[in-house]
Amino acid sequence: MSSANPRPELPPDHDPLFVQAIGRGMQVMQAFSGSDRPLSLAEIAARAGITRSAAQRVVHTLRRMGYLRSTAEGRGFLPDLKILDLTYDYLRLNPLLRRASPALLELRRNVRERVDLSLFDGQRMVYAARMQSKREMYFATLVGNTVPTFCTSGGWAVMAMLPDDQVDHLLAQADLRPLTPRTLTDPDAIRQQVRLARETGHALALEQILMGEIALGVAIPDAEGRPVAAIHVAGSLAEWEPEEFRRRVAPLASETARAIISA
Amino acid sequence: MSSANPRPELPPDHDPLFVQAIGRGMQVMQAFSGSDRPLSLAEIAARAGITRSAAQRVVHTLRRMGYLRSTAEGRGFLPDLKILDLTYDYLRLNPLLRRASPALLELRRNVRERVDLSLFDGQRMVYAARMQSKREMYFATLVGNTVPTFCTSGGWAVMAMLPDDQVDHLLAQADLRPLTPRTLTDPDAIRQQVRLARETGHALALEQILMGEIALGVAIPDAEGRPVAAIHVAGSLAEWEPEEFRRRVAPLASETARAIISA
DNA sequence: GCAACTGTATCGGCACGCAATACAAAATGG
DNA sequence: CCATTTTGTATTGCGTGCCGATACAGTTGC
Repeated sequence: MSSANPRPELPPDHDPLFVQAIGRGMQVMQAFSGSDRPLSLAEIAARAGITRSAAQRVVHTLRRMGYLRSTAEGRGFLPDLKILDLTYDYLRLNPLLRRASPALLELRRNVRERVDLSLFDGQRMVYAARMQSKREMYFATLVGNTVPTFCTSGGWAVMAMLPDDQVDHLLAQADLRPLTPRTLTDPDAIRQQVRLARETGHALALEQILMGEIALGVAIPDAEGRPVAAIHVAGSLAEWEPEEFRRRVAPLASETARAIISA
Repeated sequence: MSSANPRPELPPDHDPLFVQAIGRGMQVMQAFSGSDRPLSLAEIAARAGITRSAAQRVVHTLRRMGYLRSTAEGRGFLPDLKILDLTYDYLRLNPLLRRASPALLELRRNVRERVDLSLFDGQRMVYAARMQSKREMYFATLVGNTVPTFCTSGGWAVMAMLPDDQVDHLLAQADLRPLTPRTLTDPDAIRQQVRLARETGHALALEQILMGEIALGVAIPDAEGRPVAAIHVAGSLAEWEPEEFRRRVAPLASETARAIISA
Protein backbone atom coordinates (compact mmCIF):
# COMPACT_ATOMS: atom_id res chain seq x y z
CA MET A 1 0.00 0.00 0.00
CA SER A 2 2.79 2.42 0.85
CA SER A 3 3.15 3.10 -2.85
CA ALA A 4 1.12 6.13 -3.80
CA ASN A 5 2.47 9.60 -3.43
CA PRO A 6 0.03 11.49 -1.26
CA ARG A 7 -0.87 14.06 -3.88
CA PRO A 8 -2.16 13.35 -7.34
CA GLU A 9 0.43 15.32 -9.21
CA LEU A 10 -0.93 17.85 -11.63
CA PRO A 11 1.14 19.70 -14.18
CA PRO A 12 3.62 21.64 -12.09
CA ASP A 13 2.35 25.12 -12.85
CA HIS A 14 -1.18 25.58 -11.71
CA ASP A 15 -3.39 25.80 -14.76
CA PRO A 16 -6.47 27.74 -13.77
CA LEU A 17 -8.51 26.45 -16.69
CA PHE A 18 -7.82 22.81 -16.04
CA VAL A 19 -10.76 20.99 -14.46
CA GLN A 20 -9.20 18.55 -12.08
CA ALA A 21 -12.23 16.31 -11.82
CA ILE A 22 -12.33 15.75 -15.56
CA GLY A 23 -8.65 14.99 -15.60
CA ARG A 24 -9.26 12.36 -12.99
CA GLY A 25 -12.18 10.99 -14.92
CA MET A 26 -10.12 10.44 -18.01
CA GLN A 27 -7.27 9.00 -16.01
CA VAL A 28 -9.67 6.45 -14.66
CA MET A 29 -10.71 5.54 -18.18
CA GLN A 30 -7.08 5.19 -19.15
CA ALA A 31 -6.39 3.01 -16.14
CA PHE A 32 -7.57 -0.01 -18.09
CA SER A 33 -4.97 0.36 -20.75
CA GLY A 34 -2.42 -2.08 -19.40
CA SER A 35 -4.77 -4.59 -17.88
CA ASP A 36 -6.29 -7.68 -19.38
CA ARG A 37 -8.99 -8.21 -16.81
CA PRO A 38 -11.51 -6.15 -14.85
CA LEU A 39 -10.10 -3.75 -12.30
CA SER A 40 -11.24 -3.29 -8.74
CA LEU A 41 -11.75 0.12 -7.23
CA ALA A 42 -8.46 -0.09 -5.40
CA GLU A 43 -6.61 -0.99 -8.57
CA ILE A 44 -8.23 1.83 -10.46
CA ALA A 45 -7.32 4.23 -7.69
CA ALA A 46 -3.72 3.07 -7.76
CA ARG A 47 -3.37 3.26 -11.52
CA ALA A 48 -5.02 6.65 -11.75
CA GLY A 49 -3.06 7.98 -8.81
CA ILE A 50 -6.07 8.98 -6.76
CA THR A 51 -7.59 7.91 -3.49
CA ARG A 52 -10.06 5.11 -3.25
CA SER A 53 -12.76 7.59 -2.35
CA ALA A 54 -12.10 9.57 -5.46
CA ALA A 55 -12.09 6.42 -7.55
CA GLN A 56 -15.43 5.47 -6.07
CA ARG A 57 -17.02 8.76 -7.06
CA VAL A 58 -15.44 8.84 -10.48
CA VAL A 59 -16.37 5.26 -11.26
CA HIS A 60 -19.87 5.83 -10.03
CA THR A 61 -20.20 8.80 -12.34
CA LEU A 62 -18.72 7.12 -15.38
CA ARG A 63 -20.91 4.14 -14.77
CA ARG A 64 -24.02 6.25 -14.73
CA MET A 65 -22.87 7.84 -17.96
CA GLY A 66 -22.44 4.46 -19.63
CA TYR A 67 -18.67 4.46 -20.03
CA LEU A 68 -17.95 1.91 -17.35
CA ARG A 69 -19.82 -1.10 -16.11
CA SER A 70 -19.36 -3.63 -13.37
CA THR A 71 -18.75 -7.21 -14.31
CA ALA A 72 -21.51 -9.76 -14.32
CA GLU A 73 -20.25 -11.09 -11.01
CA GLY A 74 -20.47 -7.63 -9.51
CA ARG A 75 -16.77 -7.65 -8.80
CA GLY A 76 -14.53 -5.28 -10.71
CA PHE A 77 -15.20 -2.80 -13.49
CA LEU A 78 -14.78 -2.63 -17.24
CA PRO A 79 -15.11 -0.07 -20.03
CA ASP A 80 -18.63 -0.04 -21.42
CA LEU A 81 -20.40 0.33 -24.70
CA LYS A 82 -20.83 4.06 -24.87
CA ILE A 83 -17.16 4.38 -25.67
CA LEU A 84 -18.00 3.17 -29.16
CA ASP A 85 -20.16 6.24 -29.68
CA LEU A 86 -17.11 8.39 -29.16
CA THR A 87 -15.15 6.13 -31.46
CA TYR A 88 -17.68 6.52 -34.18
CA ASP A 89 -17.72 10.28 -33.88
CA TYR A 90 -13.96 10.43 -33.94
CA LEU A 91 -13.62 8.28 -37.03
CA ARG A 92 -16.49 9.96 -38.76
CA LEU A 93 -15.33 13.51 -38.10
CA ASN A 94 -11.65 12.98 -38.80
CA PRO A 95 -11.03 14.86 -42.05
CA LEU A 96 -8.17 12.61 -43.06
CA LEU A 97 -10.13 9.42 -42.63
CA ARG A 98 -13.05 10.86 -44.53
CA ARG A 99 -10.89 11.59 -47.53
CA ALA A 100 -8.91 8.39 -47.22
CA SER A 101 -11.78 5.98 -47.20
CA PRO A 102 -12.61 5.66 -50.90
CA ALA A 103 -8.97 5.68 -51.90
CA LEU A 104 -8.14 2.91 -49.45
CA LEU A 105 -10.96 0.78 -50.73
CA GLU A 106 -9.75 1.13 -54.25
CA LEU A 107 -6.24 0.28 -53.18
CA ARG A 108 -7.40 -2.89 -51.56
CA ARG A 109 -9.32 -3.81 -54.67
CA ASN A 110 -6.17 -3.44 -56.68
CA VAL A 111 -3.58 -5.08 -54.48
CA ARG A 112 -5.84 -7.69 -52.88
CA GLU A 113 -3.82 -7.61 -49.73
CA ARG A 114 -4.46 -6.20 -46.30
CA VAL A 115 -4.57 -2.42 -46.27
CA ASP A 116 -4.37 -0.30 -43.11
CA LEU A 117 -4.40 3.34 -42.30
CA SER A 118 -2.53 4.23 -39.15
CA LEU A 119 -2.12 7.62 -37.52
CA PHE A 120 1.22 8.98 -36.46
CA ASP A 121 1.33 9.66 -32.74
CA GLY A 122 4.93 10.08 -31.74
CA GLN A 123 6.33 6.74 -30.71
CA ARG A 124 3.22 4.93 -31.83
CA MET A 125 1.31 4.33 -35.00
CA VAL A 126 -2.38 3.92 -34.13
CA TYR A 127 -4.55 1.81 -36.36
CA ALA A 128 -7.64 3.69 -37.43
CA ALA A 129 -8.92 1.59 -40.29
CA ARG A 130 -8.21 -1.81 -41.68
CA MET A 131 -9.42 -3.53 -44.77
CA GLN A 132 -8.28 -7.07 -44.52
CA SER A 133 -8.00 -9.38 -47.44
CA LYS A 134 -8.36 -13.05 -46.73
CA ARG A 135 -8.31 -15.66 -44.08
CA GLU A 136 -5.58 -14.27 -41.89
CA MET A 137 -6.32 -11.60 -39.36
CA TYR A 138 -6.25 -11.73 -35.68
CA PHE A 139 -8.75 -10.05 -33.53
CA ALA A 140 -5.80 -8.58 -31.75
CA THR A 141 -5.58 -6.26 -34.71
CA LEU A 142 -8.31 -3.90 -33.69
CA VAL A 143 -9.11 -0.29 -34.14
CA GLY A 144 -6.99 1.60 -31.67
CA ASN A 145 -4.27 -1.00 -31.63
CA THR A 146 -0.80 0.46 -31.82
CA VAL A 147 2.58 -0.59 -33.13
CA PRO A 148 5.93 1.11 -32.53
CA THR A 149 6.89 3.77 -35.03
CA PHE A 150 10.52 2.70 -35.10
CA CYS A 151 9.95 -0.74 -36.57
CA THR A 152 7.10 -0.46 -39.02
CA SER A 153 7.07 0.37 -42.68
CA GLY A 154 4.61 3.18 -42.04
CA GLY A 155 6.74 4.53 -39.23
CA TRP A 156 9.81 4.62 -41.44
CA ALA A 157 7.88 6.34 -44.17
CA VAL A 158 6.64 8.90 -41.66
CA MET A 159 10.13 9.52 -40.31
CA ALA A 160 11.35 10.03 -43.84
CA MET A 161 9.19 13.14 -43.94
CA LEU A 162 10.57 14.52 -40.70
CA PRO A 163 13.74 16.60 -40.40
CA ASP A 164 16.76 14.68 -39.18
CA ASP A 165 16.79 16.16 -35.70
CA GLN A 166 13.24 15.02 -35.09
CA VAL A 167 14.09 11.54 -36.32
CA ASP A 168 17.03 11.48 -33.93
CA HIS A 169 14.90 12.70 -31.09
CA LEU A 170 12.29 10.06 -31.81
CA LEU A 171 14.84 7.28 -31.93
CA ALA A 172 16.55 8.53 -28.81
CA GLN A 173 13.31 8.39 -26.87
CA ALA A 174 12.14 5.14 -28.37
CA ASP A 175 11.79 1.91 -26.49
CA LEU A 176 13.68 -0.20 -28.98
CA ARG A 177 12.51 -3.60 -27.94
CA PRO A 178 12.36 -6.07 -30.83
CA LEU A 179 9.05 -7.72 -31.64
CA THR A 180 10.57 -10.46 -33.76
CA PRO A 181 14.10 -11.81 -34.12
CA ARG A 182 14.41 -9.70 -37.24
CA THR A 183 13.22 -6.40 -35.81
CA LEU A 184 15.78 -3.66 -36.43
CA THR A 185 16.83 -2.07 -33.17
CA ASP A 186 20.06 -0.41 -34.19
CA PRO A 187 19.34 3.32 -34.68
CA ASP A 188 21.74 3.52 -37.58
CA ALA A 189 20.08 0.63 -39.36
CA ILE A 190 16.75 2.34 -38.88
CA ARG A 191 18.11 5.63 -40.13
CA GLN A 192 19.28 3.77 -43.20
CA GLN A 193 15.73 2.61 -43.84
CA VAL A 194 14.53 6.17 -43.39
CA ARG A 195 17.08 7.43 -45.91
CA LEU A 196 15.95 4.78 -48.32
CA ALA A 197 12.38 5.84 -47.84
CA ARG A 198 13.33 9.44 -48.56
CA GLU A 199 14.65 8.36 -51.93
CA THR A 200 11.93 5.97 -53.00
CA GLY A 201 8.91 7.53 -51.33
CA HIS A 202 8.03 4.33 -49.51
CA ALA A 203 9.42 1.92 -46.93
CA LEU A 204 9.59 -1.84 -47.02
CA ALA A 205 9.60 -3.79 -43.76
CA LEU A 206 10.45 -7.47 -43.55
CA GLU A 207 9.24 -9.40 -40.51
CA GLN A 208 9.53 -6.39 -38.25
CA ILE A 209 6.28 -6.96 -36.39
CA LEU A 210 5.35 -10.48 -37.30
CA MET A 211 7.40 -13.31 -38.76
CA GLY A 212 6.43 -14.13 -42.31
CA GLU A 213 4.99 -10.70 -42.97
CA ILE A 214 6.11 -8.15 -45.50
CA ALA A 215 4.75 -4.62 -45.32
CA LEU A 216 5.04 -1.57 -47.47
CA GLY A 217 4.36 1.86 -46.01
CA VAL A 218 3.72 5.27 -47.53
CA ALA A 219 3.38 8.41 -45.46
CA ILE A 220 0.57 10.94 -45.73
CA PRO A 221 1.42 14.56 -44.94
CA ASP A 222 -0.96 17.31 -43.96
CA ALA A 223 -1.31 20.61 -45.77
CA GLU A 224 1.90 21.88 -44.19
CA GLY A 225 3.88 18.86 -45.30
CA ARG A 226 4.11 17.27 -41.88
CA PRO A 227 3.46 13.53 -41.85
CA VAL A 228 0.31 12.62 -39.96
CA ALA A 229 -0.48 9.09 -41.06
CA ALA A 230 0.64 6.17 -43.17
CA ILE A 231 -0.81 3.60 -45.47
CA HIS A 232 0.28 0.04 -44.86
CA VAL A 233 -0.03 -2.79 -47.29
CA ALA A 234 0.83 -6.13 -45.76
CA GLY A 235 1.38 -9.47 -47.45
CA SER A 236 2.80 -12.88 -46.71
CA LEU A 237 6.38 -13.85 -47.50
CA ALA A 238 5.05 -17.26 -48.37
CA GLU A 239 3.41 -15.71 -51.40
CA TRP A 240 5.66 -12.82 -52.27
CA GLU A 241 9.22 -12.27 -53.26
CA PRO A 242 10.13 -8.96 -51.53
CA GLU A 243 11.24 -7.13 -54.66
CA GLU A 244 8.22 -8.36 -56.53
CA PHE A 245 6.00 -7.11 -53.72
CA ARG A 246 7.64 -3.71 -53.85
CA ARG A 247 7.41 -3.43 -57.63
CA ARG A 248 3.78 -4.31 -57.62
CA VAL A 249 2.56 -2.47 -54.54
CA ALA A 250 4.70 0.66 -54.28
CA PRO A 251 3.23 2.54 -57.25
CA LEU A 252 -0.34 1.78 -56.22
CA ALA A 253 0.22 2.74 -52.60
CA SER A 254 2.01 5.95 -53.55
CA GLU A 255 -0.76 6.87 -55.92
CA THR A 256 -3.29 6.25 -53.17
CA ALA A 257 -1.40 8.49 -50.81
CA ARG A 258 -1.35 11.26 -53.37
CA ALA A 259 -5.06 10.85 -53.97
CA ILE A 260 -5.70 11.22 -50.26
CA ILE A 261 -3.52 14.28 -49.92
CA SER A 262 -5.16 16.14 -52.74
CA ALA A 263 -8.70 15.01 -52.02
CA MET B 1 -28.37 34.95 -26.65
CA SER B 2 -31.48 34.25 -24.64
CA SER B 3 -31.05 30.56 -25.36
CA ALA B 4 -29.41 28.78 -22.46
CA ASN B 5 -31.40 27.76 -19.45
CA PRO B 6 -29.64 29.15 -16.41
CA ARG B 7 -29.13 25.82 -14.74
CA PRO B 8 -27.45 22.78 -16.21
CA GLU B 9 -30.09 20.32 -15.15
CA LEU B 10 -28.80 17.16 -13.55
CA PRO B 11 -30.90 14.15 -12.65
CA PRO B 12 -33.57 15.65 -10.39
CA ASP B 13 -32.68 13.76 -7.22
CA HIS B 14 -29.36 14.89 -5.91
CA ASP B 15 -26.89 12.05 -6.20
CA PRO B 16 -24.10 12.77 -3.76
CA LEU B 17 -21.66 10.43 -5.50
CA PHE B 18 -22.12 11.94 -8.90
CA VAL B 19 -19.25 14.17 -9.95
CA GLN B 20 -20.85 16.96 -11.88
CA ALA B 21 -17.69 18.06 -13.63
CA ILE B 22 -17.12 14.60 -15.09
CA GLY B 23 -20.71 14.46 -16.22
CA ARG B 24 -20.16 17.70 -18.05
CA GLY B 25 -16.94 16.44 -19.52
CA MET B 26 -18.60 13.43 -21.04
CA GLN B 27 -21.52 15.48 -22.25
CA VAL B 28 -19.07 17.66 -24.11
CA MET B 29 -17.57 14.58 -25.73
CA GLN B 30 -21.04 13.45 -26.70
CA ALA B 31 -21.86 16.84 -28.14
CA PHE B 32 -20.22 15.85 -31.39
CA SER B 33 -22.55 12.96 -31.98
CA GLY B 34 -25.01 14.72 -34.26
CA SER B 35 -22.65 17.02 -36.06
CA ASP B 36 -20.71 16.48 -39.23
CA ARG B 37 -18.28 19.32 -38.80
CA PRO B 38 -16.17 20.88 -36.07
CA LEU B 39 -18.04 22.59 -33.27
CA SER B 40 -17.33 26.00 -31.84
CA LEU B 41 -17.27 26.64 -28.12
CA ALA B 42 -20.70 28.18 -28.24
CA GLU B 43 -22.13 25.20 -30.10
CA ILE B 44 -20.56 22.79 -27.66
CA ALA B 45 -21.95 24.77 -24.78
CA ALA B 46 -25.42 24.72 -26.30
CA ARG B 47 -25.37 21.01 -27.08
CA ALA B 48 -24.01 20.04 -23.70
CA GLY B 49 -26.38 22.35 -21.91
CA ILE B 50 -23.70 24.33 -20.11
CA THR B 51 -22.46 27.88 -20.18
CA ARG B 52 -19.78 29.05 -22.53
CA SER B 53 -17.44 29.47 -19.61
CA ALA B 54 -17.94 25.91 -18.55
CA ALA B 55 -17.44 24.72 -22.11
CA GLN B 56 -14.22 26.65 -22.28
CA ARG B 57 -12.81 24.99 -19.19
CA VAL B 58 -14.01 21.54 -20.14
CA VAL B 59 -12.70 21.79 -23.68
CA HIS B 60 -9.40 23.11 -22.43
CA THR B 61 -9.09 20.16 -20.10
CA LEU B 62 -10.08 17.54 -22.64
CA ARG B 63 -7.73 19.06 -25.13
CA ARG B 64 -4.82 18.84 -22.75
CA MET B 65 -5.75 15.22 -22.15
CA GLY B 66 -5.70 14.43 -25.86
CA TYR B 67 -9.39 13.74 -26.37
CA LEU B 68 -10.20 16.92 -28.24
CA ARG B 69 -8.22 19.04 -30.62
CA SER B 70 -8.76 22.29 -32.42
CA THR B 71 -8.98 22.25 -36.18
CA ALA B 72 -6.01 23.11 -38.33
CA GLU B 73 -7.51 26.53 -38.95
CA GLY B 74 -7.73 27.13 -35.21
CA ARG B 75 -11.48 27.53 -35.43
CA GLY B 76 -13.70 24.91 -33.89
CA PHE B 77 -12.94 21.63 -32.12
CA LEU B 78 -12.96 17.94 -32.92
CA PRO B 79 -12.54 14.64 -31.12
CA ASP B 80 -8.92 13.56 -31.06
CA LEU B 81 -6.85 10.45 -31.34
CA LYS B 82 -6.70 9.37 -27.74
CA ILE B 83 -10.27 8.21 -28.03
CA LEU B 84 -8.98 5.23 -29.98
CA ASP B 85 -7.03 4.12 -26.93
CA LEU B 86 -10.28 3.81 -25.05
CA THR B 87 -11.80 2.02 -28.01
CA TYR B 88 -9.03 -0.50 -28.05
CA ASP B 89 -9.33 -1.18 -24.35
CA TYR B 90 -13.05 -1.59 -24.61
CA LEU B 91 -12.88 -4.04 -27.49
CA ARG B 92 -9.99 -5.91 -26.00
CA LEU B 93 -11.51 -6.29 -22.55
CA ASN B 94 -15.02 -7.13 -23.64
CA PRO B 95 -15.45 -10.79 -22.70
CA LEU B 96 -17.99 -11.42 -25.42
CA LEU B 97 -15.84 -10.02 -28.18
CA ARG B 98 -12.86 -11.98 -26.95
CA ARG B 99 -14.74 -15.21 -27.24
CA ALA B 100 -16.49 -14.27 -30.45
CA SER B 101 -13.45 -13.38 -32.48
CA PRO B 102 -12.23 -16.79 -33.62
CA ALA B 103 -15.74 -18.05 -34.25
CA LEU B 104 -16.60 -15.04 -36.40
CA LEU B 105 -13.50 -15.50 -38.46
CA GLU B 106 -14.36 -19.07 -39.12
CA LEU B 107 -17.88 -18.10 -40.03
CA ARG B 108 -16.64 -15.62 -42.55
CA ARG B 109 -14.35 -18.21 -44.02
CA ASN B 110 -17.29 -20.50 -44.52
CA VAL B 111 -19.94 -18.15 -45.80
CA ARG B 112 -17.68 -15.74 -47.69
CA GLU B 113 -20.03 -12.89 -47.01
CA ARG B 114 -19.84 -9.92 -44.72
CA VAL B 115 -20.04 -10.87 -41.06
CA ASP B 116 -20.75 -8.42 -38.26
CA LEU B 117 -21.09 -8.57 -34.55
CA SER B 118 -23.33 -5.93 -33.09
CA LEU B 119 -24.18 -5.27 -29.48
CA PHE B 120 -27.71 -4.89 -28.23
CA ASP B 121 -28.25 -1.48 -26.66
CA GLY B 122 -31.97 -0.92 -26.39
CA GLN B 123 -33.21 0.83 -29.48
CA ARG B 124 -29.87 0.47 -31.18
CA MET B 125 -27.58 -2.26 -32.36
CA VAL B 126 -23.99 -1.04 -32.15
CA TYR B 127 -21.43 -2.48 -34.51
CA ALA B 128 -18.40 -3.72 -32.64
CA ALA B 129 -16.66 -5.84 -35.25
CA ARG B 130 -16.96 -6.33 -38.94
CA MET B 131 -15.29 -8.78 -41.25
CA GLN B 132 -16.16 -7.68 -44.69
CA SER B 133 -15.97 -9.92 -47.67
CA LYS B 134 -15.38 -8.26 -50.98
CA ARG B 135 -15.48 -5.04 -52.84
CA GLU B 136 -18.51 -3.46 -51.28
CA MET B 137 -18.20 -1.71 -47.99
CA TYR B 138 -18.71 1.86 -47.16
CA PHE B 139 -16.57 3.69 -44.76
CA ALA B 140 -19.81 4.78 -43.21
CA THR B 141 -19.91 1.29 -41.74
CA LEU B 142 -17.51 1.91 -38.92
CA VAL B 143 -16.97 0.59 -35.48
CA GLY B 144 -19.49 2.30 -33.28
CA ASN B 145 -21.97 2.80 -36.06
CA THR B 146 -25.51 1.98 -35.05
CA VAL B 147 -28.65 0.71 -36.74
CA PRO B 148 -32.16 0.58 -35.29
CA THR B 149 -33.06 -2.60 -33.47
CA PHE B 150 -36.58 -2.68 -34.90
CA CYS B 151 -35.59 -3.15 -38.52
CA THR B 152 -32.51 -5.36 -38.56
CA SER B 153 -32.18 -9.09 -38.69
CA GLY B 154 -30.02 -9.00 -35.56
CA GLY B 155 -32.53 -6.82 -33.79
CA TRP B 156 -35.36 -9.21 -34.58
CA ALA B 157 -33.29 -12.14 -33.40
CA VAL B 158 -32.53 -10.29 -30.18
CA MET B 159 -36.18 -9.43 -29.62
CA ALA B 160 -37.06 -13.07 -30.15
CA MET B 161 -35.16 -13.78 -26.96
CA LEU B 162 -36.98 -11.14 -24.95
CA PRO B 163 -40.31 -11.66 -23.20
CA ASP B 164 -43.29 -10.21 -25.04
CA ASP B 165 -43.79 -7.25 -22.74
CA GLN B 166 -40.25 -6.09 -23.32
CA VAL B 167 -40.69 -6.44 -27.06
CA ASP B 168 -43.85 -4.37 -26.81
CA HIS B 169 -42.12 -1.77 -24.72
CA LEU B 170 -39.25 -1.57 -27.15
CA LEU B 171 -41.55 -1.17 -30.12
CA ALA B 172 -43.68 1.38 -28.30
CA GLN B 173 -40.65 3.54 -27.61
CA ALA B 174 -39.08 3.04 -31.00
CA ASP B 175 -38.68 5.72 -33.59
CA LEU B 176 -40.12 3.70 -36.45
CA ARG B 177 -38.78 5.70 -39.33
CA PRO B 178 -38.16 3.57 -42.42
CA LEU B 179 -34.65 3.51 -43.87
CA THR B 180 -35.72 2.06 -47.19
CA PRO B 181 -39.08 1.78 -48.94
CA ARG B 182 -39.24 -1.80 -47.75
CA THR B 183 -38.46 -1.20 -44.08
CA LEU B 184 -41.15 -2.72 -41.88
CA THR B 185 -42.65 -0.09 -39.63
CA ASP B 186 -45.88 -1.76 -38.61
CA PRO B 187 -45.40 -3.13 -35.08
CA ASP B 188 -47.50 -6.17 -35.87
CA ALA B 189 -45.44 -6.98 -38.93
CA ILE B 190 -42.32 -6.70 -36.82
CA ARG B 191 -43.80 -8.88 -34.11
CA GLN B 192 -44.52 -11.43 -36.80
CA GLN B 193 -40.83 -11.47 -37.72
CA VAL B 194 -39.96 -11.86 -34.06
CA ARG B 195 -42.32 -14.82 -33.74
CA LEU B 196 -40.75 -16.38 -36.79
CA ALA B 197 -37.33 -15.90 -35.28
CA ARG B 198 -38.49 -17.60 -32.11
CA GLU B 199 -39.37 -20.68 -34.13
CA THR B 200 -36.37 -20.87 -36.40
CA GLY B 201 -33.67 -19.41 -34.20
CA HIS B 202 -32.74 -16.77 -36.71
CA ALA B 203 -34.20 -13.77 -38.52
CA LEU B 204 -34.07 -12.87 -42.16
CA ALA B 205 -34.26 -9.22 -43.22
CA LEU B 206 -34.82 -8.14 -46.80
CA GLU B 207 -33.78 -4.62 -47.75
CA GLN B 208 -34.54 -3.25 -44.31
CA ILE B 209 -31.48 -1.05 -44.04
CA LEU B 210 -30.18 -0.91 -47.58
CA MET B 211 -31.83 -1.75 -50.87
CA GLY B 212 -30.43 -4.88 -52.47
CA GLU B 213 -29.23 -6.29 -49.17
CA ILE B 214 -30.26 -9.48 -47.49
CA ALA B 215 -29.21 -10.12 -43.91
CA LEU B 216 -29.52 -13.03 -41.55
CA GLY B 217 -29.26 -12.46 -37.82
CA VAL B 218 -28.75 -14.76 -34.85
CA ALA B 219 -28.87 -13.56 -31.28
CA ILE B 220 -26.27 -14.25 -28.64
CA PRO B 221 -27.47 -14.50 -25.04
CA ASP B 222 -25.43 -14.08 -21.88
CA ALA B 223 -25.15 -16.66 -19.14
CA GLU B 224 -28.61 -15.72 -17.84
CA GLY B 225 -30.21 -16.17 -21.24
CA ARG B 226 -30.68 -12.47 -21.93
CA PRO B 227 -29.73 -11.42 -25.46
CA VAL B 228 -26.74 -9.12 -25.53
CA ALA B 229 -25.56 -9.19 -29.12
CA ALA B 230 -26.21 -10.55 -32.58
CA ILE B 231 -24.33 -11.98 -35.47
CA HIS B 232 -25.20 -10.56 -38.85
CA VAL B 233 -24.41 -12.12 -42.17
CA ALA B 234 -25.16 -9.84 -45.08
CA GLY B 235 -25.27 -10.63 -48.76
CA SER B 236 -26.47 -9.15 -51.99
CA LEU B 237 -29.86 -9.94 -53.49
CA ALA B 238 -28.19 -9.76 -56.86
CA GLU B 239 -26.38 -12.96 -55.96
CA TRP B 240 -28.76 -14.74 -53.64
CA GLU B 241 -32.22 -16.13 -53.73
CA PRO B 242 -33.55 -15.40 -50.21
CA GLU B 243 -34.49 -18.97 -49.34
CA GLU B 244 -31.21 -20.20 -50.69
CA PHE B 245 -29.39 -17.64 -48.53
CA ARG B 246 -31.26 -18.81 -45.50
CA ARG B 247 -30.67 -22.49 -46.17
CA ARG B 248 -26.99 -21.96 -46.63
CA VAL B 249 -26.25 -19.36 -43.95
CA ALA B 250 -28.64 -20.11 -41.11
CA PRO B 251 -27.03 -23.36 -39.91
CA LEU B 252 -23.55 -21.88 -39.99
CA ALA B 253 -24.54 -18.69 -38.20
CA SER B 254 -26.47 -20.59 -35.54
CA GLU B 255 -23.57 -22.90 -34.98
CA THR B 256 -21.28 -19.88 -34.61
CA ALA B 257 -23.58 -18.35 -32.05
CA ARG B 258 -23.57 -21.54 -30.03
CA ALA B 259 -19.81 -21.70 -30.19
CA ILE B 260 -19.59 -18.17 -28.84
CA ILE B 261 -22.03 -18.82 -26.03
CA SER B 262 -20.27 -21.89 -24.77
CA ALA B 263 -16.75 -20.63 -25.28
C1' DG C 1 -12.39 -17.90 11.83
C1' DC C 2 -9.31 -14.08 11.35
C1' DA C 3 -7.50 -11.07 7.77
C1' DA C 4 -7.69 -8.81 3.68
C1' DC C 5 -10.17 -7.90 0.33
C1' DT C 6 -14.66 -6.51 -2.31
C1' DG C 7 -18.37 -2.54 -3.31
C1' DT C 8 -21.19 0.93 -0.83
C1' DA C 9 -22.54 4.84 2.23
C1' DT C 10 -22.02 9.18 5.03
C1' DC C 11 -20.09 13.70 6.43
C1' DG C 12 -17.75 18.35 7.59
C1' DG C 13 -14.27 21.59 5.63
C1' DC C 14 -12.26 24.13 2.27
C1' DA C 15 -10.24 23.77 -2.31
C1' DC C 16 -11.66 24.30 -6.77
C1' DG C 17 -14.75 24.73 -10.18
C1' DC C 18 -18.35 28.16 -11.05
C1' DA C 19 -20.38 32.12 -14.11
C1' DA C 20 -19.61 36.70 -15.36
C1' DT C 21 -16.83 39.69 -17.61
C1' DA C 22 -13.30 41.53 -20.67
C1' DC C 23 -10.41 41.46 -24.93
C1' DA C 24 -8.16 40.92 -29.58
C1' DA C 25 -8.74 38.96 -33.92
C1' DA C 26 -11.20 37.14 -37.56
C1' DA C 27 -15.40 36.40 -40.10
C1' DT C 28 -19.81 38.26 -41.59
C1' DG C 29 -22.83 41.31 -44.00
C1' DG C 30 -25.15 45.35 -45.43
C1' DC D 1 -15.50 49.30 -46.23
C1' DC D 2 -16.90 49.95 -41.62
C1' DA D 3 -20.23 47.97 -38.14
C1' DT D 4 -21.55 43.89 -35.95
C1' DT D 5 -21.17 39.35 -34.53
C1' DT D 6 -18.55 35.37 -33.39
C1' DT D 7 -14.37 33.35 -32.82
C1' DG D 8 -10.82 31.64 -29.04
C1' DT D 9 -8.53 33.22 -24.79
C1' DA D 10 -7.71 35.30 -20.10
C1' DT D 11 -8.90 36.85 -15.31
C1' DT D 12 -11.33 37.21 -10.81
C1' DG D 13 -14.18 36.82 -6.48
C1' DC D 14 -17.90 33.96 -4.73
C1' DG D 15 -19.80 29.82 -2.82
C1' DT D 16 -20.97 25.22 -4.09
C1' DG D 17 -19.76 20.74 -4.74
C1' DC D 18 -15.86 17.88 -4.70
C1' DC D 19 -12.51 16.39 -1.36
C1' DG D 20 -10.53 12.35 1.64
C1' DA D 21 -11.32 10.00 5.95
C1' DT D 22 -13.95 6.81 7.98
C1' DA D 23 -17.34 3.20 8.64
C1' DC D 24 -19.97 -1.03 7.23
C1' DA D 25 -21.62 -5.37 5.23
C1' DG D 26 -20.61 -9.19 2.27
C1' DT D 27 -16.90 -12.49 -0.01
C1' DT D 28 -12.76 -14.58 -0.67
C1' DG D 29 -8.92 -17.21 0.95
C1' DC D 30 -5.16 -18.19 3.91
